[in-house]
Amino acid sequence: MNSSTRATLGVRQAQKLKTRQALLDAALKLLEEQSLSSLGLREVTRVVGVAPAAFYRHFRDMAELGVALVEESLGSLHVMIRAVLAEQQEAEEVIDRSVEAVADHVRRHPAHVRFVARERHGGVRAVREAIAAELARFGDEVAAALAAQEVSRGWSAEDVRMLAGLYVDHLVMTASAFVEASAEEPEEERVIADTARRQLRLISLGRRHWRAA
Amino acid sequence: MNSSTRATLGVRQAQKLKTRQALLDAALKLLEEQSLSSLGLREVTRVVGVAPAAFYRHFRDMAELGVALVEESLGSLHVMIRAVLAEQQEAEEVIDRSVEAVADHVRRHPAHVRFVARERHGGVRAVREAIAAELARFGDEVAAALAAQEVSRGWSAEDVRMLAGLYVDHLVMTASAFVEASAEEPEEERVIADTARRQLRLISLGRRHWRAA
DNA sequence: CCCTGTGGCAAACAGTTGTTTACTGAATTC
DNA sequence: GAATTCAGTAAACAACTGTTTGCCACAGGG
Repeated sequence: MNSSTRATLGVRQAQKLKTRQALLDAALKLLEEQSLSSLGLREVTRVVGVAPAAFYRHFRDMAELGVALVEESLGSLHVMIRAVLAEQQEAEEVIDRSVEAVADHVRRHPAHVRFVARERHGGVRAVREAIAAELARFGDEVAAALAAQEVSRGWSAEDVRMLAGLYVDHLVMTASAFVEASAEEPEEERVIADTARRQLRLISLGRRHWRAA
Repeated sequence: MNSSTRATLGVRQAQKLKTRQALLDAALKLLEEQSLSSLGLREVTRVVGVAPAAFYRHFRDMAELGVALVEESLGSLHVMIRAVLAEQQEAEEVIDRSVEAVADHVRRHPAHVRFVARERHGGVRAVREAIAAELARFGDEVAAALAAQEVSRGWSAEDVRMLAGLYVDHLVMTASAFVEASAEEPEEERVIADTARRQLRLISLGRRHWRAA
């Protein structure tokens, strides 16, 4: 289907990637209503329409598939974060843009967001660690961006990093709040966005007065 | 065994409560290494040393047991929060006391904390909703305490509520960070506490300058 | 063109699962 | 002291699980 992969990889590997992706997609869909540690290998292969044994051609077990899902899920988030961080604007405006970007991201990849929120503290250690490692990388990236701003003049590296952690945690919280409310009335979505904006405004206020009181 | 329950309830009901509690305890222990949606009924009864069918004398299914665990887990937290909120002191000191209280709570009830963190976004709807409802009650309680402080003069009820939400979210985050690190070296525990304190300090800073900029 | 590598298949494996049934024996009630 | 309530039992049920085995069809390199 994907002409670029077909051209560079040959029919053989392209087909393999295709069913691998089908497994990932099926798993992600099934994970909307359960957690990874209860997701069965047969359950996934059945949805894809493939023999159970075929699973082992792609993953050793469900934990390994989970780790692959982490990369897929947080990869797209990575792109979004970079876009927001790149902008250099008024604080008030960057907050609005950030919240809107998160809302948009959740609208576009609800299953990915739900997966990360669910498995971040979930029952599969390898997946938890993969998510933690990726979120730590996000934190470092945000910290670097924050450090480059003039507001951070005089801040220690540790303080910048703790602020970045606060932002990342808040982002995950907001995203998971969006994804758990999206099915219901749009009113709820607005109140979540509004709360998130006010919270970010308060944090940014505390940031500007750090070591000044 | 418990003389007070034995005295008021009779041997019959006391015994029933005892095995019910044994089921809850066994489930909580098993949930340290998996999530609720993968926890089997037989698995729990086997640990307790009771026939599988006996489970139904206490819970309709595992989801119902999960909801019971939510009440048990967040009940103890409730006590802790009240204790912290009751104190009227310097902002700096109340932060230190809060973080220490959270660390202490995690040391005393690690399985409960892990359970709440894990199932807050977990795969069982009824449990998710029970946790959300209980955390919302915490938020209201915190909001009421915040509103009573002089720093909140002039604040709208909505703003107080959003600050309370920020505090509750931060509390859950910190607690789950503690519980996931406690097994390793104590150094890590110290850095988590330190980060949490600085984050709270920044938030409290933003709070004092709210609507003043 | 043949040969090799390999993605996927069908079948069988031993275990495990949730749930129902009829039951027992002891605590409670009258 | 007899009658009743009911927490816990033992056994059986069909359905499902992860994993292994040998096999096939076929793309890709020589």
